[in-house]
Amino acid sequence: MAEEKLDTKIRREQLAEAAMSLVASQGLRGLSLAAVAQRVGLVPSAIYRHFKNKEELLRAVIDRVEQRLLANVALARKETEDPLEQLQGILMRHIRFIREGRAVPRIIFAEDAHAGNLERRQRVLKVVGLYMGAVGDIIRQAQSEGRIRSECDPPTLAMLLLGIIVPAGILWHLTDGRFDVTRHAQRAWQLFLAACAVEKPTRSHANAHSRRRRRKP
Amino acid sequence: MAEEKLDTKIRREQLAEAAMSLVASQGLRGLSLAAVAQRVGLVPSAIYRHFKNKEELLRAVIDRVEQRLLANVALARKETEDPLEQLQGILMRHIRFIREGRAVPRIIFAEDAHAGNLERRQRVLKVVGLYMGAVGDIIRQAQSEGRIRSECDPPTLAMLLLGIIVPAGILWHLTDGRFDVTRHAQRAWQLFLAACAVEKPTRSHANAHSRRRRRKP
DNA sequence: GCCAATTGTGAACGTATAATCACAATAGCG
DNA sequence: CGCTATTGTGATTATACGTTCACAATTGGC
Repeated sequence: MAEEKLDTKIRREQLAEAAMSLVASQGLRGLSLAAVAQRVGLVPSAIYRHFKNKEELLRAVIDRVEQRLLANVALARKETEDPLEQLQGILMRHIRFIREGRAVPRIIFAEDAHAGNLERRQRVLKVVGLYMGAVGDIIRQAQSEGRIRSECDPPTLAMLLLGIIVPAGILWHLTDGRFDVTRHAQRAWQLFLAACAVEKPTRSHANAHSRRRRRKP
Repeated sequence: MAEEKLDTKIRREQLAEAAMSLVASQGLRGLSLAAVAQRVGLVPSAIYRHFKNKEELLRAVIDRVEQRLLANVALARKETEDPLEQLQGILMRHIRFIREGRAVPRIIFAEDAHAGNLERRQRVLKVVGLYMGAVGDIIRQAQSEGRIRSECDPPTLAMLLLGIIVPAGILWHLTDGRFDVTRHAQRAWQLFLAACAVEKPTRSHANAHSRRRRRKP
């Protein structure tokens, strides 16, 4: 019963995946059903066998982005117990998404994602809220462990982390992948640490390279 | 001779201004000539008396954004000689743009600004480069004055500053202006200072309120 | 005040795209 | 195998948009 419409679901996922990929490369507004259909080797009208209309397809895309974002957080949390390393993991995973052209932020955090449709905007807002909330939780945990200065506002810090990702993705796209997002993320991460992390080991030099995998209380 | 086509230029500016405003609210892809024409009380086809086609209108919009961004920097530089205050001025001016719905970043730094047209993307890249370069210059100056730690990479810092602005603008739009961009910018600015500024006056509390207008060597 | 250039208008065209529908192919099931 | 429901197709419609064009209104200089 859970599998009886397996083919349908596979098609739905194929279409949603294709749509997400196209949105990632051309923006929400640039998405055409014809392009989506072509991606999976179908004719445009066939999409209506799996989605009521374009709006429902977009909803599926946003759902997909949501689960990918939250999976991102979950994975990073599983990888290490150090909240700072978790944050870094989230950052670097995002950067990898960008490099692979599957830039999630391009969908959710793109400016044009929201113009127009109100319901969609609220949906996007909810996803962003969930994500930022999850990041905020890690930050709070880091504060309780004395790793992040307690005066720092978690939501602000979460947005600052996002602020490393979003412009980097934009520049990456602008330069057709020539902008080195990885290097930027590493440098920005050092600045992020300098902004909020407790303890300053060297002070004069911020060569915190390979300080990973050291903490396990 | 310079004024003989004044009316034309006025119309051109009206149209470009209207287009910029519409792009700011609906994204580059969402811009329709009909909407632009309506804004200035014209009929769509009238636009072609002032612009060769839509692409040229978009170019005018980007030009406008460029001059606004650089004017932003120039004003901030004129206001004070303290490079840190200049950076803060740039940040806050951007935030004001966002609050006023004339969000420049929404145009230049929006993800969808570039999909498709190659020439436009290069143009946008150039504008971004100019802007970031100008910010980078200020940062370098701050470093030479010993206000910003010399190990900090100026371009990275410039992008971090941008990273305060862009996500804030996105959230502002997502929440229909309910997200308090000003408060966020102030908090994020404190974090920015913590990340790169030399000297830590209070350390425990970052209440750097109203520390403006004090330096004049 | 008249003429010519400029600017504005409405109709029209081509194209892209979302959506519908009747019909064909296919798959699952007895 | 044969039936039925599901899935895919091609034609079609409606709409929005960029663009062009012939013509009208307006404006500026003589």
